Amino acid sequence: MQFQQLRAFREVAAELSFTQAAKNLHYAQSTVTTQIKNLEEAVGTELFDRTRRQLTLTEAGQRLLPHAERIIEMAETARREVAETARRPRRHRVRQPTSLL
Amino acid sequence: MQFQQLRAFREVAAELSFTQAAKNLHYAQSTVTTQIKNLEEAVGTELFDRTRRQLTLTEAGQRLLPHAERIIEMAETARREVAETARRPRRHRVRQPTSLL
DNA sequence: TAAAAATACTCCATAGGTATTTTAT
DNA sequence: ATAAAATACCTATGGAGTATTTTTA
Repeated sequence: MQFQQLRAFREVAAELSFTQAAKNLHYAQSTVTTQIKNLEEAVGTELFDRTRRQLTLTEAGQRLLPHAERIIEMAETARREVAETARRPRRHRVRQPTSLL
Repeated sequence: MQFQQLRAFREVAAELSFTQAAKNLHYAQSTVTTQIKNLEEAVGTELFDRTRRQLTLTEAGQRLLPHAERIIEMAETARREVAETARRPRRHRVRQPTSLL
């Protein structure tokens, strides 16, 4: 399971289209197909029902979606917070001299 | 940012040792070094202070740690839940015939 | 027949390994 | 001197692309 796969999954779930999701994410269509296939292998089950005219989420896919969204959000939050720390001016940590006695 | 990097980070933070973390995760030591380096590049700042005798977390590292732990947990939860769905016996969805009129 | 998804294949980036060097105490 | 981390280098996997085929309505 990878972040990129979850982002692809979220986009396909939102668009209900591999082709449109690929466009939105600036990927080739076949790349998104593969990303979803790999994610499905990682979680051990199919996430989309491709047998009907309109692509739909399977029950597993419906379960995964909110998790995927939260995970992606958390990763973004984490990166933002850490990056913020990096930008903050360093408080110089004054090294205390070890005892001279 | 990748799940594997976060898992490596969590382990190094717990052990305060690249070597021991590598052993626990069944990676080579140099692999963990690289994983952390790549993660540091992804978040834009150093996560460990390597200049002292004892490895320590930087402020950024301290901030990242709880996020990393939550993200890893959420990913595990998501996978478990989805896998559970897969195991559950299928309710056959009876296709309603489209109107004949 | 037309649109979308899957597949076949190619290429390249990079993750992970081994072996070695550097660093810090 | 020694333990740990960094580095150099190599290999193989797999991620992303293009082009094509298959599928479904």
